[in-house]
Amino acid sequence: MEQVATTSRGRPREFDPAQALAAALQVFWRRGYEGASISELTEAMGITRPSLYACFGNKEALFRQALDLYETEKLCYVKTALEAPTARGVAERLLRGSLAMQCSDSEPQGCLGVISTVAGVTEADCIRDEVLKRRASSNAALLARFVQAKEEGDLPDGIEPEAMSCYLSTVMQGMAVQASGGASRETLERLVQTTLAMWPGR
Amino acid sequence: MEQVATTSRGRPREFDPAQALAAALQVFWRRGYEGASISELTEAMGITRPSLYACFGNKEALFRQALDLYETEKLCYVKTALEAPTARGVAERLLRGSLAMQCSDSEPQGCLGVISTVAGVTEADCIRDEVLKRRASSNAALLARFVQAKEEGDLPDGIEPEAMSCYLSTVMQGMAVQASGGASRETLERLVQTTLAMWPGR
DNA sequence: CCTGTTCCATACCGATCGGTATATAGTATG
DNA sequence: CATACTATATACCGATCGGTATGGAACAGG
Repeated sequence: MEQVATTSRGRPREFDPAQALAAALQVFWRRGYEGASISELTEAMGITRPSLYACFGNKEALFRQALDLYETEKLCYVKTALEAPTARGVAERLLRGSLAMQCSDSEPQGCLGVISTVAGVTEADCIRDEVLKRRASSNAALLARFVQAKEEGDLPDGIEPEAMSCYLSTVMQGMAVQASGGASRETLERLVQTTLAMWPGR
Repeated sequence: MEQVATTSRGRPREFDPAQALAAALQVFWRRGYEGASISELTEAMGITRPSLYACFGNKEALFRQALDLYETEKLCYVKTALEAPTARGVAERLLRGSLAMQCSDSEPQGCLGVISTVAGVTEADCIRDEVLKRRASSNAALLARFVQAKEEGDLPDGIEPEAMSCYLSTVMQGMAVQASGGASRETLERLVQTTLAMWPGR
């Protein structure tokens, strides 16, 4: 339950929770929620099983904390992307951002969110719902940005913001599938270029 | 190992292998390879555990046979789609075909191939490789069709067949992710329209 | 009928799953 | 030092995993 000690009492822990959480994120990212076993997690985190449960609660709670870390550290490009001056700029930044993240040499390929939602989980559909909820809020932000773009005349007639945001999300999710399947960086770069080449206007 | 008896001898089996395999496909489709347990499979197939192993070999062999069935029964629209007269027609048939399949009320949502490749499998990366191999051959067929389209002047200058086939595959995989996440038929129909609206030419 | 063969039913195998009980080690306060 | 408290280490829990051994049931050919 991880209560914060006002003044430290008892034996101090020998590991850095933030560092351990980062290691857990890597495992979840590679294996998915169900594919990541507690044994693999503890080994990667460099801690023992009881330490994991004492510090992070249980597997599900650990995953949620890993999701938080993923959003704040790996999906931060989304926030800056939405600040681009044009709809096309938003799309370009989003596509290039996810490209950069999913092609990192030091990290797993693919998107944790996609990985966590496609497998038709058995016990853990609450995990799926959690990820879907976060995705929905992200989509809502993108939609709001495209509604603004529409008002600014930044999207052509006959193309609605809802359609555009859904389309762009879909392409990025498809990119994640490609990356999970081992697509090369060159392939994904070409994919970004193709998508941008089809983008209306400019 | 399922050796075909020249003349039937011994006790005849009490179930229809084709029907059982169809039931197994539904389970794999819903749960993914690792998520589908033998117990869930046998229950859905209406047979006992030893019957499954006697008739289909083991879980991996069963999955491959389910994959075969999936390709021949569920992905048959790909073949006819490639026969469309124009590149745009190919895209439209592919998109509408995958839309129809992934929105069926009687079957799981999403694409079995996508489901089987995104989760970073532990033991079963040979399963992943198998699916990736089949996907690659499908992509190759699409590419060949777009190379032909290019020769016929059916793709605009500056857009290569490789880029186009990869792009279209990506959109369809993204659609599968959306469907897995519970996207409505209306949402996916709008997505198809948007994609076609952005398609070059016409 | 008897024998051979194949299928079904039940129970079981070792391994691994997520999670925990227990005992010991290390720190702060008194 | 003694006490209170917390972290670590080890061993363990019941449940489930994929896969199988065993024994009886149902058919064929003789």
